[in-house]
Amino acid sequence: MKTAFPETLLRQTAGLRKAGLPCVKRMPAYLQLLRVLQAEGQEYVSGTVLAGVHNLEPVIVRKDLAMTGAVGTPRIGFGITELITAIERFLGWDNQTKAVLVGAGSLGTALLGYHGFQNLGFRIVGAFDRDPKIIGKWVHGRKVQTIDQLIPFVRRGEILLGVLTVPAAAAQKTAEGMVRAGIKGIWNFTPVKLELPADIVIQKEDLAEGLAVLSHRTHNLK
Amino acid sequence: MKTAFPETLLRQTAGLRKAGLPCVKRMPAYLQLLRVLQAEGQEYVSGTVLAGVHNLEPVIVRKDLAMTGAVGTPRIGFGITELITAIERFLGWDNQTKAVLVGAGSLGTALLGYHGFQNLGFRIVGAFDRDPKIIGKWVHGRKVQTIDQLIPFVRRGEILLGVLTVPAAAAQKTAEGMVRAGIKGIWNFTPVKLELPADIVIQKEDLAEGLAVLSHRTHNLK
DNA sequence: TATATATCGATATTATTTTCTCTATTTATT
DNA sequence: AATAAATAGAGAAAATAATATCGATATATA
Repeated sequence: MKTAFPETLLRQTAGLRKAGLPCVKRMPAYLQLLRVLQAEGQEYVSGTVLAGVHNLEPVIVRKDLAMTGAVGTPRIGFGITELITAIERFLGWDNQTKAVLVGAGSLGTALLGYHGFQNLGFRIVGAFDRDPKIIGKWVHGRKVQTIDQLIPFVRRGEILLGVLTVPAAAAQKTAEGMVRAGIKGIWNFTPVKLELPADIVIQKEDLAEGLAVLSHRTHNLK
Repeated sequence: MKTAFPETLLRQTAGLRKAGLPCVKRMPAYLQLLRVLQAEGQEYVSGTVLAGVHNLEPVIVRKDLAMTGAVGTPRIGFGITELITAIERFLGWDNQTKAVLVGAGSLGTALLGYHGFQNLGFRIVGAFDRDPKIIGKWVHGRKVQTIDQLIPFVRRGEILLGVLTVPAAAAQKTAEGMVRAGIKGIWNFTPVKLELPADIVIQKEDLAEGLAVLSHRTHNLK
């Protein structure tokens, strides 16, 4: 029976084992709910409640939260403020993470106006495009700038993340320009498989994936 | 040594064991590449080639394709036309699957203009909204109709799938209306957890998931 | 015709993720 | 003060997914 629970406030396991992908993906959902509860004036929340809202098992929630280093108290739950901080640190979303968006077409415009990000501590602070017809216009509060302004903008703002929503034909070249500007992680909405240095993190977003799941399930109803 | 390979053209295992989620999600990527190769006049493609383009292991590709019932020939590969047909049948994308989109705001507009779907045999054939300022406008080739027209439109077109891109506050009510119209599967882009009859398939799309992965990885570079 | 090669298809192994089970702790209640 | 209820946390087990291995087959080449 090894039970000796150490009297530290920070859990040891946090960060030691690398987090699984499903775990990371569930974090924003927790964060969103936590912000709502915080706005309502709640101070504590139990893993059970978090699980219920998202149709998950409480055990999964506890395991996920354990990855962030958050510590709860029995019978009470987790302190909401501490939990938000822990998740944000885990995701690297301290200090209101900033990002630029390159490609202010229809999809780019939609992302610029997507309110979901606001609740997540993520901000797209600059929009860029190559098309003279778009440059200079204001899109959801950001003025679209020319690609040339990307490098000074990123360096000045110490911005790590970039959203890539240009047409497929321009994707590779544009991404290379973003890397030169200092971007370390690219959220790729194009169907192109980007070839970039190994230290650049690429997250490919393929809307067709969700659609495939939906269609497959709808047509294979038991 | 059981090797007796049955001389059927359709593989038995197809559809017997249910497909895993990751497998289903990879299908559109295969489909997209296959259409490109088909347009180039190719007749056959090997699992190895399919794997290389998407940075996967050939074994995974062969396993995925096996789920669709497709049969390849050693040294040659898979017939592209047959493979496309098999994947489409697997995903329920025969006959150019049709869908309606409800909520023609910024995200809805972006999806209406997303070219990625065209290569996948998926078509959004109607757009609907409640806002009088939007109704009647043409968005990427579809005229935005009033919600009242949804029911006859869906019934006449025998449409199974719907894309939900309305504001969060209207999500639940709108979804219920879609179900009444006869929609069986809803692609939910709102942050709302929809409460619908059990036989309705709901695919929730949360853009924050990919963002979380990107941010987590970028900040935890080894 | 014989051999080499690339590829499929099946089985087995490993890794990852989810789920289960149990113990310990804290607060509320009697 | 003693007991009950709810919940966190740890480890084991089960389910799922990825990877490795091997035999079989069809084509190309010598």
